[in-house]
Amino acid sequence: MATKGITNRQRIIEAADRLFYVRGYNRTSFSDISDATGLPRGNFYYYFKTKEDILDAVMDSRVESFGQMLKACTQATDDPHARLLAFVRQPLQNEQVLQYGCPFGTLSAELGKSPSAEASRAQITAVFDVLRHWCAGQFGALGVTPARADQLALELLARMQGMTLIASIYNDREFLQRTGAGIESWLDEIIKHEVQA
Amino acid sequence: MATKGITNRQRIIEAADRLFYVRGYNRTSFSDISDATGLPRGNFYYYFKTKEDILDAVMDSRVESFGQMLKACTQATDDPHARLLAFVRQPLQNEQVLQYGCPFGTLSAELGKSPSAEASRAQITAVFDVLRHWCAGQFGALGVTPARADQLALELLARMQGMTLIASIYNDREFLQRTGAGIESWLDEIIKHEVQA
DNA sequence: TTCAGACTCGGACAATCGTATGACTCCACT
DNA sequence: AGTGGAGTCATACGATTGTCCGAGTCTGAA
Repeated sequence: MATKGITNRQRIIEAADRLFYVRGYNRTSFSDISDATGLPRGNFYYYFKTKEDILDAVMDSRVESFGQMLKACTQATDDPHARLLAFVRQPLQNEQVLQYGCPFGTLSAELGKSPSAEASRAQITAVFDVLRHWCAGQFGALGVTPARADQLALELLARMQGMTLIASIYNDREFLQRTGAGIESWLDEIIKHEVQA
Repeated sequence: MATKGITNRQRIIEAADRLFYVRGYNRTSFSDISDATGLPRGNFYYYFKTKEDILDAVMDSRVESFGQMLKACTQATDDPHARLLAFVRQPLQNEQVLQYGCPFGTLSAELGKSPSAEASRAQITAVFDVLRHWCAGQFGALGVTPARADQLALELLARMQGMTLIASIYNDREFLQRTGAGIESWLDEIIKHEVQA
């Protein structure tokens, strides 16, 4: 019953996810997804009423995959500092980041430009809030006030977004590594100056 | 003769520039530009052979406008440090940056995703090179080595891109101001530690 | 064995896309 | 006065878009 259906639905999401990432949302057509999955165009309507529904499913998928990544960072160690370091190192190892940028950052830049982007914008911020709150939680566990922890979380995300954007524009692996190291030492400084041991 | 023609051509470029910025390149159609200018769709072909030609003209226009901005920063003072400060403060005063992000950053994120984006990518890097070389020039004038100046220039651009992206996602004016101030004090630190007075 | 419903398929819908053309107006110049 | 080219305009092309549907297949339950 709902077994094969879910499989195909998942196949659509995965193909759309990759295409949205590589080609962008607007430049990806149903035909593209059809070619990638082998499923006929008309079949999509059975699972998703509109293209935006596919986008929603893709974003949910990315949120979940990022959630698992954060979970892995959380479970790897009890030290919030080490957790943040693991989080920062994540994009440095990912080869595709160099080519296509951050899956969330680029999508946000694309979807942020909409006629009345109430729905999209809310979804984008919700996505970033996942990262934001996780980072803020780690900073908070280090002993800074919640307000300051949120500030630091935003600054960390901004640094990482800028890093991935510039790195992908210039396709510069060395810059990616160097800036990643810079963020790591910035984290060290933060902890050294703001955290009472 | 070529007077009214240039006027209309300019009108197309300006309308396309604004639309590409607000709605994105892919989501902007000839009809949109037609509505914005009042000029019939078919007329565009007289000035531009393809949509990408319009994009080229728009990017040239943005490069020139950024060039003038850099020129203003250069002429304002002889002190490279003050010049860099003026450059950093530029997006903080621009209201639209909060809504739509950096005109180059968002466009780069959008155009970076192309089938075989040889042409677009080259143009994007050329655009960023303008900023990169100017910043590197200022750092160089402060006395650091050319290689180090280029590194600092890239890092500055990355920080500003990350700042504008996060600020536009959350529409957070306070974050924009705070992070801008953070970049300024980072500049102070750089100069204090790396420049021999 | 039958049947309802989950699922699949190919095609077609209207709309819009970017592109293109041919006839038109206007003005500078001879 | 008349010619030629710059500029303007309405229109329409083929292709593709996202959407949608009717008919079909398959399968588990009755």
